[in-house]
Order: sequence, then structure tokens, then C-alpha cells
Amino acid sequence: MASRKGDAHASNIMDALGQAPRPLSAYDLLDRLRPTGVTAPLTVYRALDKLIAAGKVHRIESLNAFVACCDGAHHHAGDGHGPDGSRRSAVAFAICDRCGQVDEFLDQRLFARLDEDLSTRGFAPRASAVEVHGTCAACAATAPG
Amino acid sequence: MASRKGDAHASNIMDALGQAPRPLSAYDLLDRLRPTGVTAPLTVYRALDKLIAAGKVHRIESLNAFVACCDGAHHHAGDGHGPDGSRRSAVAFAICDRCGQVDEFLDQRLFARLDEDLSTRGFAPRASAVEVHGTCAACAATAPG
DNA sequence: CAGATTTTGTTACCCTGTAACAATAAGAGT
DNA sequence: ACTCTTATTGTTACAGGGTAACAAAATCTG
Repeated sequence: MASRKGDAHASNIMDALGQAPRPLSAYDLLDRLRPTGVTAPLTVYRALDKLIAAGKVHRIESLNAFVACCDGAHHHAGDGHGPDGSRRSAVAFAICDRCGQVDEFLDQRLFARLDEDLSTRGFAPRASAVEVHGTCAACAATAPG
Repeated sequence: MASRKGDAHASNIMDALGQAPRPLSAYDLLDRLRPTGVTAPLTVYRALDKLIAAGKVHRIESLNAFVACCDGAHHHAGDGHGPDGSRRSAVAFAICDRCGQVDEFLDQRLFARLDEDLSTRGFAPRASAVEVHGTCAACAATAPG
């Protein structure tokens, strides 16, 4: 399997996402990778696809942007409930519309409840996005209202 | 307030969304409104904004597309738990990746649990997106696996 | 090393969404 | 009715997000 350069891109993307205090768009990432010779969006998207598949990066659907996963270990739902025993990603995001910070959190009971709803409908989940927009504690303290 | 034409557009959009079996993108809608004289995307987006604010249309973030709300009445969360008593939209979507159909459903307990998580963090929610991709019951029956 | 396969790069393009500004239509006051 | 003000609607042009199609290069197999 050939994948030397792709790994380098992936590593650079992880660095960029790790340093940024907020989600980065694919084009933000492209700008940051440009010094390393990357010029095409597709290069970024391909690297992102692999990182997402590996669970190291999450896509924030409501922002068209990406964040580094805070902890690659336990972010899965299902506990074997799924029809194929698959363990899909089960994280939720609290997104502050003022400062842009994203708080990634896990709640097994939340996703257990969601899985109940879905199985009632005979719906087999593959991937889920739970994203809440609002105001984080720090921003609320700074400028209430 | 001047709003005769805008209302016509909104009505046409509701008709188009009501007839479509799947979510429609803003440009899908533009194509359907073209016979009525609409030529610019912005016209569609402005009408959609009003419909969304009125709770008659939902945006599916993970699809960049829109669906008619199945029932404009009771789709709110909070029950007064929110800091300002606001009742944000509280619906979840099960999106079939095979047939494209979107099943909108409500679960107060799900959102109560979500609100708990958020208040633990001091996060004040304003809008939420809960979208699950997978396979609906009908499609699973047609072609299992 | 030759050939098949996969990864990487390049080009060009489509889709989504909005900024900035012009034109038009509705209401208020005289 | 007329004018002034204000809000709505339309037009143009563009920024941002994402991918198809194909060329080039690297890797693995025999």
C-alpha cells in the first residue's frame, strides 16, 4: 500500500486542528498546508476522509468544518445493540456561536435513548450528528443576555 | 409591511416541499420556482429563512437541504428549563441513505437528557440539530445487509 | 524487471450561500 | 393625493465548499 505522503498530510492536518481553538474548514486547512506544497482542495478532503474514518477527526455538519477528536478511545454508541454490532461514533457537540469554541461530549444514555427511538422505527443507524448551537459558559459570563 | 410576493414564494416552496418525497436543496427549489418568475438563489433563501423562523420548514444540516415540517405544533424543547424560557425547535431526523426519505420525530425525554448535559456545562442552547443517517425499515426489507 | 493496482496530483467544474447595491412597493403624515 | 420614510424585492457578482475525471507516480506482485 502506498501512503507515505498521505500520512504526512494527515499529520499536518492533525497539528493544525490541534492548535486551532475553533473548527477549521477544509479551505482553512488548505491554507495552512500550502507551505508544505499542498495546492488542491482534494488533497485535503482525501486526508480528512481517512482521519474521520479513523475517528481522529470529526466533521461539524452545521459548520462545514472539522475538529480534532478530543479522545479517540471511547466515542462509540451501540454497545452491541446495533444489527451488525457496529459501534458508530456517538459524540455530541456544543457549539458556541459567540467564540466559536466547540465542546465535544459523550453521553451513553443520550445515545441509548436515541437508539431506542430508531429501533422502534426499524431504522438501522450508521452515523449520527448531534450538534447544539448556543452560548458557552465563558461567553455568557462575559456578556450575559 | 410589504410582503405580498414573498408570501407567494413561501407558499410555492411549501407546495414543492410537500410534494417531494425527499429533502430539496435550495437550488432544487429554485428550479421548481423558476416557472413562477424566480431567477435568483437569494429569493429562495430569503423565503426559506422566514419559513424556518416560522417553524414550517426544517433545514437538514448534513444534507444542505430542506423539508416541510410534518407538524408545526409541538416541536419544541425546554419546557421552561431554558434560562430564558425559550422553546427551541426539538426535532430529530432519521435519514435513509438509500431512498433519501427523512423521518422527523420528536422525543421529549431525549431532549430533556440533552438539556441536562448542556446545563451541566453551563451551555445555553439556542438551536439543535439531531440527524441520524442509516437505513430505513422499508429499504432494509428490500435489500438486507 | 514487467505488469497490475493503488495512491497522489492537476484541472476544471458544480453546488451552496451571501454581500452590495438598485429598484420597487407599502405605510405615515401633511 | 402627494411626498417622505422605511421595508421588501430583485440583480449582479462573487466567495466558499466539494467533487468528477483523468494524468502521473509510487507500490506491490510475480
